[in-house]
Amino acid sequence: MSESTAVARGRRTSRNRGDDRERAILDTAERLLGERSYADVAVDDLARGAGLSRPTFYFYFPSKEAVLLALLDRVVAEARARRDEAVADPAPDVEGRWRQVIGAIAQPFRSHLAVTLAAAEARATSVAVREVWNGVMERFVDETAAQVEAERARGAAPDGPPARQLAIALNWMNERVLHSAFAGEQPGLAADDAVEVLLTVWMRTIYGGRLP
Amino acid sequence: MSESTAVARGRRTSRNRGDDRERAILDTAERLLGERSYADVAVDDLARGAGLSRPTFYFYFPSKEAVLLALLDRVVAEARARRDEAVADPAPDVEGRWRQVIGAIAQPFRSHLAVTLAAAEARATSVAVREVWNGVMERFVDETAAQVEAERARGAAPDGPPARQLAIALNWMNERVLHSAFAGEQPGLAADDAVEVLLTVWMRTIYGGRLP
DNA sequence: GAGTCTGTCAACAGGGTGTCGAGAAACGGC
DNA sequence: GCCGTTTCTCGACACCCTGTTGACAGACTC
Repeated sequence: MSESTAVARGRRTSRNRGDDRERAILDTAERLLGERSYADVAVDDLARGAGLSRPTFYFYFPSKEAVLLALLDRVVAEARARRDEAVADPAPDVEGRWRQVIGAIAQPFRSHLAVTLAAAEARATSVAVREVWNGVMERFVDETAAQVEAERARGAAPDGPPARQLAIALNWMNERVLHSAFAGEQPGLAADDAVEVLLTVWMRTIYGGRLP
Repeated sequence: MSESTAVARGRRTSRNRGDDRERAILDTAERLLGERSYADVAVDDLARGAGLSRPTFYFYFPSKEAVLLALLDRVVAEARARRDEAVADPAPDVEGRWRQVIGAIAQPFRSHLAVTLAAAEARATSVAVREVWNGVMERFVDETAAQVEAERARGAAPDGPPARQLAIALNWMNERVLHSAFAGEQPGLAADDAVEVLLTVWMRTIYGGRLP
């Protein structure tokens, strides 16, 4: 639904103006979300910021929510790409491989903090945002569960509750802990400590055997 | 209009009428939050439901948020009480004790589902709700950290990351996993499975030693 | 140079919040 | 029993926000 832009030199401006406006709205949104909360950014702010009137905004996007979804899509795509990169170039040790995956997913959300926090906020009220978000989580859960099962199959990890159940708990933990760390909430971990602490919980949960 | 109050002759009625109205608003709120989301309940709905006009609502509560906070306080108080009960009457085995605590905290939030989900929704935009919520979490984190340190001191649990960091990760995990379970989100655990799965992660994280 | 897209926006309709000030109702003193 | 004070009630208002409508302007198309 993009990529076909940059149509060389000439006068094929027909779509350019519209694309520029669209990009201006997205840029304005990401900038304003860095300054205040999603709820405090009105459609009028996005329009004005992009040099448009409010009704004109609606020519480009059906709602403020749609702008956020567009921004979120980019971050999600990046997180998936980073994760795939990490998996494609695995560390030699088991712990290092899990660290790679957790860190790779966290990184894009951290570097697009404004979008991440806005999405978390909007998820509370927007069905569409929630669906996108849960879709992302679903995929990470699936992949985690498959990895855990593989580790069990090769005898590296002990049995226990269904791998999928552990994967659900661990992935939601990451989401919540990273959110509170990024948002600077209390109680919360320092953003720089978070991955290591999460990794400890993952390692002990996946590989820790029976208890005393 | 209805109820007619008919409080008979308890003479110190001075505050009764007001208290009744207040309770009617709280009851209406909890009922409506069982039917639709916090955002979809307007102040007018609360007022009408309690047999009042909208401006009169503001005589009793400064905002819709204040109503939610009042409801939330009750649930939080119950969770704290249940937790204290559980601690006061400990199971004989270690795992049983942790199960008691996790289950005791979860139970009131589950039985007041409407308030729990509304608070989670409102937390995204309301500073006051977030503060209450994080205050609750802070206390659970403190208590968890102290327990973990006690287990380490008596040699039952191995060393590792600071107890407080683990406590933060584990408590946020519980919050998020229980929320998704209660809300029926996907991916999510069945509400009846959640405590056992969480318990597994806690046990392995707290007592699981070094890894392969 | 007429027709048709792509943009553009003033004005409107509708729904929400919170406030103000004029009162009605209940009570307590006398 | 009447009277002032406190408690309670609500119509009307001021605001802010969303999303739509309809008239209209510029550019490219043939």
